[in-house]
Amino acid sequence: MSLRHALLGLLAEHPASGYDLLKTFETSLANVWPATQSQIYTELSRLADTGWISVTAEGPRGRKEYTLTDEGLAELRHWLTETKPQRNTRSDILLRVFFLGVLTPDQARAYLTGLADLSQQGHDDLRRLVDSVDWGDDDLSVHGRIALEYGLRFNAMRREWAEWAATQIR
Amino acid sequence: MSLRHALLGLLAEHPASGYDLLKTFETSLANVWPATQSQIYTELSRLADTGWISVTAEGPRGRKEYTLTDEGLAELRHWLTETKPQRNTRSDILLRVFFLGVLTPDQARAYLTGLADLSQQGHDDLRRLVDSVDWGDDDLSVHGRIALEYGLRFNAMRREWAEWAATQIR
DNA sequence: AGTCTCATGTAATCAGTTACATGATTGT
DNA sequence: ACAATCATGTAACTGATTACATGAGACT
Repeated sequence: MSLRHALLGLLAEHPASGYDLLKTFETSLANVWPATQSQIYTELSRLADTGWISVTAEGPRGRKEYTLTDEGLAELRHWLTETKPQRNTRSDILLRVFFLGVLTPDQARAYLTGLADLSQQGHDDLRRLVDSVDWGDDDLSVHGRIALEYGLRFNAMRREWAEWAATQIR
Repeated sequence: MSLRHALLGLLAEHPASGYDLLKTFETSLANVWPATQSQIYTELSRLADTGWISVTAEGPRGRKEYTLTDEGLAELRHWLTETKPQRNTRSDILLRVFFLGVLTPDQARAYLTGLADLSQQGHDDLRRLVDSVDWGDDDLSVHGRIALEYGLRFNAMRREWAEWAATQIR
């Protein structure tokens, strides 16, 4: 369960409320680990029960500000250094490729060129994002930039692959 | 829910039992859409209830052979052509990158070079697989080969990215 | 006064994993 | 006889999505 650790990671930067964290998930983490509002609030309650975070301030409208505890930071470091990243990479994009044989060659090629377009669009979107952000040399900037670079390379790779794949359909 | 369609797709090739399909998931689909035994059996029952597949033979040891129905094939084609592949790409590998700031630079670099190694290994494994399989020009071969090529390119991309990223940690 | 954003929580449902449970057939 | 493989099913649990429900404070 990585959501737990994503929350710890964000709280390692600075204390935040569930609402703040929700916004972060909607923007910077959306492409890497999407999470819903209900999921975030329930997980925060559980993390507080475990003692990895604690409520350190209460604001207007019932706002609760959570802060990472020492145990929470230790757990975050443990996750980063001691546990293997081994997530199953389910890809429904790739799954479909296996079954293109039930379509006509034209339809199959259309699927692949559609993927190429999608990848190009993804690449363009990220490029715009890279250019619009003012990159400093703080932790968040450095690591955010690294993750974005991954996205750029990934989309470029996938576009080229999809174009090649379209030529393979007889 | 893509498991449903993965099963339809496999049954589009030829009729098969739950056990047969399980083996296919363990081998060729493992990297794209892993599924457990219990999941496959329960989903097959549901698909039969819906009428997208039907039991067309019974063998020893209670073996049931399922065949794709016309409605099932129509549904598979509909899924392939009319629905957007839009799966959330959760990546705990990338998620960790965001939080490398809580580690020492040495630890952070170790994580990234570890990823590079992992990718190299993945690439090698796939290369061996490509070389060991006797590729024909049937549908399954063509599309399986296309999916494998994706894996090769993906791992190569990720290795290069991880090596570059390690140089970015100050 | 009315609308938007901030802010939290819970219930129902779905997809996926782990574990349990059982038994027939084949090969040595 | 015994072990390996074939073969199916169900129960409990976890993680994620969708929907429901409520209300305070800010802005116009």
